Amino acid sequence: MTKPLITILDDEPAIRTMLSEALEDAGYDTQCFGRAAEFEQALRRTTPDVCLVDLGLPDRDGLSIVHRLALEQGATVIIISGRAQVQDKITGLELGADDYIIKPFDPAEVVARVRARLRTRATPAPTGQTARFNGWTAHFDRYSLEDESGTETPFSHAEGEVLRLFLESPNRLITREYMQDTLGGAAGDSFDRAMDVRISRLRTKLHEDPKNPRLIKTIYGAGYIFLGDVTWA
Amino acid sequence: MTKPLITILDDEPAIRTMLSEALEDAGYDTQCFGRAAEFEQALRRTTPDVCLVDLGLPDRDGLSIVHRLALEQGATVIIISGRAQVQDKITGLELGADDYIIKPFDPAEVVARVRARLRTRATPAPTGQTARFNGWTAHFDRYSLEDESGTETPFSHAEGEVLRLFLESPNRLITREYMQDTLGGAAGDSFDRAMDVRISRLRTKLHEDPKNPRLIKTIYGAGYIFLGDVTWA
DNA sequence: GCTCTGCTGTTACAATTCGTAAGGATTAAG
DNA sequence: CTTAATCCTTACGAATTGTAACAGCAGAGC
Repeated sequence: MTKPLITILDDEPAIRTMLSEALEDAGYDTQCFGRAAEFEQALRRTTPDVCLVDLGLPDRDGLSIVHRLALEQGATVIIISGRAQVQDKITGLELGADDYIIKPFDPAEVVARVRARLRTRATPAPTGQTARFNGWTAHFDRYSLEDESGTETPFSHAEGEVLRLFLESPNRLITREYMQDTLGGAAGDSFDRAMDVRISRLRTKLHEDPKNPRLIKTIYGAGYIFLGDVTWA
Repeated sequence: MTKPLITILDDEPAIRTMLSEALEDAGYDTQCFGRAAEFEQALRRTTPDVCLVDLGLPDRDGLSIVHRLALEQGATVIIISGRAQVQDKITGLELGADDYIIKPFDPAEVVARVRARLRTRATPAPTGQTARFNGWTAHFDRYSLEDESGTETPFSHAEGEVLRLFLESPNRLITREYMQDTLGGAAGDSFDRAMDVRISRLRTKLHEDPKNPRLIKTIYGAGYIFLGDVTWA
């Protein structure tokens, strides 16, 4: 159980230190950035649990960062801004931000709002044994995959591990590295291929068109994305 | 697909109607209550998607309701309160509330915050990551570009990065330097060419006439401009 | 024990992606 | 018009990924 990671993007050093101190006192790890370029560079490596983003940046429009972060990468974003107009808040929230805090702020309130966001993220414990998605029903208790018409195809344990991983984080990039960490298996050339094969076999059971997969998308050089509307039961 | 249900608990009728009108205009179903007793009665039958709770109730302490709702029933709660002290906000959020809005408020902001809560709830939604522009529709969730006639052409990750950059800032000069910063890749002669190739490939997928590009204009010595009427959905 | 069956990893080869190099086309400057 | 810089496009190759075929392995059943 590692500490949650909170990233801070603000051009004023005083605000950065104030926030990072308050958050670290509350038991979180923090990472600070003063410019958008560095921030985006770091995002390629790790995905923070919550991002605090200031809108008034010198080198880039903050809203485009929010948009990319929130919608493309599925990150949790809290905007911190000096603009207090209602319209500013609304556009920020519509672009995908999860909260909007106005400067000047009390660090304690920021901590409380960060905690509120982390809480909702931790809850979706998909404890169920069946998941419905795009006409399919996966029964993890009996290792079988149910068609729209009701016919069931069994899947193996290894296939189930991958499928579960996808269904627990749909519509989000899952890197190969993450898969290997989670599913065990040493990183290396040979296990990489094993993962490919697992996914290939899963794809055929899901009746995927090899030329145009609809559910399991490959992101060249990165990993996979499972696209679906998943409901656990 | 049913509408999300928002419940409102406030003792002032004027506020109830203001909120419910705004939320219903936004496409949600609403249920209003003036006293905590009725509210808890209703909760036995249905579980609302988001609860708006006023703290200043005549018949019960609002915080105990929030606590029960949020932690025991796992509901999504937004506090609406006249108390603006930071300490009030913090205790409200720590008790399990997902947001805290201060009176007086703008109904539009409440709607935006409700929407933000609905978005993060449950399945991270099949991210309706689409942009429409000049007859085309770009589906960033499934990496495909839809024609006017409805036929879809897939695009790769690298192509998508460039296309997204354009669609986020249409009708504005985008310098090569900015592209390099955002899309990563070392500055230098070789990466310049790589960017050229990316754009070239993107242009062919957009059926651009090489002699007379309509969407992606190149600005000699500076960068590119994407001309289009972009609508994100 | 033996055989059969199905699961799983490995290997080999085909297909895709994407950067690089090279040559031609275009643009700006004088 | 000439020249140099910039850009477009094609072709090629390295890296990455898909999939079929094969082999090892465990468990069921006899």
